[in-house]
Amino acid sequence: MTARAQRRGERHEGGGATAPTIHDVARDAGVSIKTVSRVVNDDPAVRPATQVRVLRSIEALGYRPNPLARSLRTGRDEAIGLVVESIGDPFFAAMTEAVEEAVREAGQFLIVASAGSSADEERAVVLGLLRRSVGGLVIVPCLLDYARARLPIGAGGVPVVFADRPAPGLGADSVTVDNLAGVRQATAHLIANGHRRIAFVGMGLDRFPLRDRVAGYRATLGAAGIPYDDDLVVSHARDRLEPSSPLGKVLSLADPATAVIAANAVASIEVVSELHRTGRTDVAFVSFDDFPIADSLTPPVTVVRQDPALVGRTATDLLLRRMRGEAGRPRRVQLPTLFLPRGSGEIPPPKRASRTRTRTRREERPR
Amino acid sequence: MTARAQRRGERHEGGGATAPTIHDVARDAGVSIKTVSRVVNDDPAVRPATQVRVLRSIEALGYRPNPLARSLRTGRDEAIGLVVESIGDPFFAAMTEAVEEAVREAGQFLIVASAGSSADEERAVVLGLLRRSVGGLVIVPCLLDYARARLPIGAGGVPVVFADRPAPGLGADSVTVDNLAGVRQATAHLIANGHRRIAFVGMGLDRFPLRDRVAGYRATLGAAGIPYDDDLVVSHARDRLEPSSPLGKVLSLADPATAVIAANAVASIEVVSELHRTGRTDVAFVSFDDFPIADSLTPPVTVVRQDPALVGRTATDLLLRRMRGEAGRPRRVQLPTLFLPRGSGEIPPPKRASRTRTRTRREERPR
DNA sequence: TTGTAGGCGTTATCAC
DNA sequence: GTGATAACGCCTACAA
Repeated sequence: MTARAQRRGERHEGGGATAPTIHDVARDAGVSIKTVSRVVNDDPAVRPATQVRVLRSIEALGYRPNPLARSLRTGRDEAIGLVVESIGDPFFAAMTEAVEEAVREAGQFLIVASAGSSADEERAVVLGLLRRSVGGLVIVPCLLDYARARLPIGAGGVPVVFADRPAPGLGADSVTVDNLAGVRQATAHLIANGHRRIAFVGMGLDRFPLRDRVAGYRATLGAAGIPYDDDLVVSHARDRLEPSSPLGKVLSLADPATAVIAANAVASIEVVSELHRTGRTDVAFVSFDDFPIADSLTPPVTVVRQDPALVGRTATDLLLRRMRGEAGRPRRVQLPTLFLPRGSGEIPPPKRASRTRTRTRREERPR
Repeated sequence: MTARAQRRGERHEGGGATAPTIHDVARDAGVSIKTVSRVVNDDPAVRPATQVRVLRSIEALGYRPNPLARSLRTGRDEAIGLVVESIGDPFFAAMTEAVEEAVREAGQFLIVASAGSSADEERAVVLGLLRRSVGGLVIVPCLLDYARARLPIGAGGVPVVFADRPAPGLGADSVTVDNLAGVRQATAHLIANGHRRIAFVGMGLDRFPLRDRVAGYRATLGAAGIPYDDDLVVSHARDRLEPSSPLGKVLSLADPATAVIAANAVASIEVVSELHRTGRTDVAFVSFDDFPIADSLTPPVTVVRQDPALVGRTATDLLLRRMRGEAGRPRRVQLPTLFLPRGSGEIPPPKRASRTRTRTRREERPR
């Protein structure tokens, strides 16, 4: 005690390397540390005159409560954790930015962590964040099955909001995009333009949210009486070095695709590159998710636009409310998508292919 | 004490909601907490047999040291702070991802904060990070003048590495791209292709790192004996709603630009959009920084490619080394750029314009 | 309304 | 080698 008091005493006009503590303020204001604590935490049980005096000392000394010490004591930190698959992905980058902004506006800090490449790693990342006593979590579920992970999150634990993808089974809020409606619109649009052989390309089609998009695509085909063909749904390999292009395959089938839907922006870039490289301007194309120059390509790319920033903002707002103690049943927010026909999605199918579809397939298919 | 001991005691086979502490391990192993602490921190002054016993208890109880308590005590946290202008920008997104990966590999956490929109905000953000006892900082300097900010960072304070832009005057490491060499190559390339009226467009050209790029552009022109024309250097407005396009201006001067250099990827998107919209295929174009479909445009866009991931990775590695106590003078790492001629930069100038340049400008310039 | 004592989980300082 | 004990800065009882 004396040692600390001395050290503090030296600091009063020195280099100021040491940050002032609650004790310094207490001494300066002539009150106990508890009173300072009360003022800092807006406890009404403090006389206005005392409050003013303390506030003045706080101002004079430039005191800021130590968030670490506070967290250690309370078990809650003024920090929010974000678990995301990859910050480099344009969608997640925009989302992350929105989350960061919302968090900063709330006077808190954002701790970002990538989910890693396995469910175990993802679990470890979440636990690490929890270990840091984050007050809340925004999670883009990746590989981990949260319903079975038995993490102290959600109801009864640290508030959590799932973003971009739901976490089935766990009673927590989620904010997603209406993938079904979006992809339905894209698919129906192509069908309305005469296409019946519509390919669907993407990476990780077996996982959220792409899984939903495939499902919506399939359902829409079914509703239009078009048979679902597994050959038309192709998944990109992780590495782009793969010599045989998935898109090339669907375009060279005996009964080839006349239109393509890309599952997300990354897939769209691939599709655009490939169509450009092979000089195919006769293939209709719709991208799920907008991307920077989509509007300036030839033809301009028809897209289903999502709003990643809105996903991030909405999720964070929801989380902050839960962190403030708002009760109520878990909410599932679904944000709308925006369909933007710009040209590439309005390319009609070649006459022959579309008319003789069924027979062609039967006759020409070699194996 | 008794209360806690009791609580701990109940936990041994219960729900496990409370994380085990160093006391639990000590009791389980039959040693003092200090010994546990020694084992955890690899202190050699502990008998192998004891160490094994403690490690076994740690394993059995699933003990993990509390980073908050540790930070409170040591004043250093196993977290690294990143201050960046905007995570949404593709360059920074890629950089952030690399930083996050490097930090995670080192077993630490990344705390991300945007610099905000003023020098004061930026200062507050850095202070906030410092307040959290981050062990090190990667900073993309934005508005704040770090040399005069008198922050306890760099020599004698928390290790810091500046990324993408230097912080002049402050003796800290920095990792940047060789902007001068990159832009020199771009400019010289256009000159070699016969251009003498080369525009330079971007946003925030008065600040790093774009400032360097303008300077390099200017120097290269000078070295080739081409006069610098202020009218050819145009800055985008913050909002894209501005009716009069900066690019349109330079292309409609009495002595118009025949080539354009975009200062970064964001500016490139604008340029590509505008050239596409106005149907100008006769303007040579080089982009500083590559972007996703640059290769698939008509013509493919010639670029000076930077490696944002390498910037982030290098900066973080440097920082981690400093955090481990590596001494030595501040290092200024300059990463090379890669020039990729793809087509748009090889468009020759219109015959007339390039030949009659000097006279034309003198005669026709109305004001 | 205010102050005192004690603990959050860890590391540092000494003794033994 | 090992262990009691005092910090780190804050907050929560419980008194006064």
